[in-house]
Amino acid sequence: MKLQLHIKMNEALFLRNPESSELGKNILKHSVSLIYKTGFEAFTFKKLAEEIGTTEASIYRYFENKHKILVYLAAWYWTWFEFQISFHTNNIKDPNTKLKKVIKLLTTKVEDDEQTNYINESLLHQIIIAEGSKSYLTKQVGEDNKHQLFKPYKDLCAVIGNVILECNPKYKYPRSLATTIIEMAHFQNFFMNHLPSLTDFGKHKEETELVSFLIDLVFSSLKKT
Amino acid sequence: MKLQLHIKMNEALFLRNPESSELGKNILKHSVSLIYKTGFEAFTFKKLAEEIGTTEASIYRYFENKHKILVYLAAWYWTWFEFQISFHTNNIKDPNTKLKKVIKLLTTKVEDDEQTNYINESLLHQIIIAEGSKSYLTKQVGEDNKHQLFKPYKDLCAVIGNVILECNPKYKYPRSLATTIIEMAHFQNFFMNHLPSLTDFGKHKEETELVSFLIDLVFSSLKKT
DNA sequence: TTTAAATAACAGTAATACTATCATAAATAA
DNA sequence: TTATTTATGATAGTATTACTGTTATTTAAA
Repeated sequence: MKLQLHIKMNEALFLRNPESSELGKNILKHSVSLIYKTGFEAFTFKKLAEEIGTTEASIYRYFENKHKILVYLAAWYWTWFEFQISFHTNNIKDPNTKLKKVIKLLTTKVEDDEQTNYINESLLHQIIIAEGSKSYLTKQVGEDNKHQLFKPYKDLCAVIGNVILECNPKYKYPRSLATTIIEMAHFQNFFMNHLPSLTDFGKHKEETELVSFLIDLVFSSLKKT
Repeated sequence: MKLQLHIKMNEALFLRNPESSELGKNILKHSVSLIYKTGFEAFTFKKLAEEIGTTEASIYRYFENKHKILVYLAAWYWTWFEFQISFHTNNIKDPNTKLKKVIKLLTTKVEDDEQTNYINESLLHQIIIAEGSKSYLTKQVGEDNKHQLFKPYKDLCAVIGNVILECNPKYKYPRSLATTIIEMAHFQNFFMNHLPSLTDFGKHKEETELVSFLIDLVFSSLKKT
């Protein structure tokens, strides 16, 4: 018997809670593998239905459209990731060490939680790198934001921002630095793999170098008085 | 008689050169205003054709699909922006001052070049902020990159990277820092306007604060030996 | 002035993004 | 247990998107 931690999702994300049924869980599971495989643009409810062995109409009972699935997955991921942080930094007192750990967690390949649930965190991590920003770079961002759909991302930003303030209470831009860390962990990773000349760690594709870059960037700013 | 500077675009971006005809120029002009108005997702060739007063088929003779238009506009913008840098930093010898100028240019609202040409740089700047990363966050990024479609962005990154190296020849991550500056200038701006709690300059929406954040971030890293 | 090229006008197809209806199966409540 | 609600499957259908193709007409070049 394994401990299952359950993430309670914002109800505005779905029409019917996908966690409440087998079909719903299949929608999540196969959304992850299908978006991973085809990319978000080519991902359709038709293809998803075929993968699952159900119909488009059935999927529409769970999610309004594919954009909502992406926002759902992003929200799930950030909630899960915030837990990862609290888990892995649990015993760490020194905020500097804690912040370094956060950077490493953001940068390192995620290992799948061994079928703990229907979401493959490792694939989802890759999806968030390549598609995550599309969840808010839309015309509906204001509307979606009103419904609190980005709360998990904001909460994470606040958590990291607080660690930053612990490192240097006088630092003036904790939230912007937090989002910079998050976004750059992902963008630099994407660039490293697809547009390497935009980075300084192209050839070897070593994540450790990306970690070094981010740590240097962040702690230079924080060391100043 | 005004001096028109002409940007020679990569031929892989289009089927027929849009700069070679009135219709082509109209496609560019109205693409900018329509993407600005509706967002890239809702932007279609049908709507574009209606705006221009032409047919879908005619537009397809210029561009393969709407993604290519976005990549075209992004390429145009970065080429134009690189020129802006060389223009505005022309007499500046001190690399630190130069880098600050670059940050300000990236962050400040662009003023339209007074009908110098068919592209409204001010609107395009807003488009690049909200849609720019969608030009490469796709499954075709490798293919597009092979055709050099992202060369203007890479060139800009190299230019800024060189200024960074002038500031501190020992700095190890000039390109990654350059892309960080570029992307964060845009993302923080987007957050400021749409998801303000992700930043530290929400309420007043002052670009000057964003500039301060970026300058602090960058020069902290570069001051170290 | 002829001829070539570009565009408009129109038709048509396949895929996408949905909505609606009805039958049936499964879960739940009486 | 049966009645009833609820979820799903099966199927159909619509509007829009993303294209391709054909022909006539206009415009520009030789």
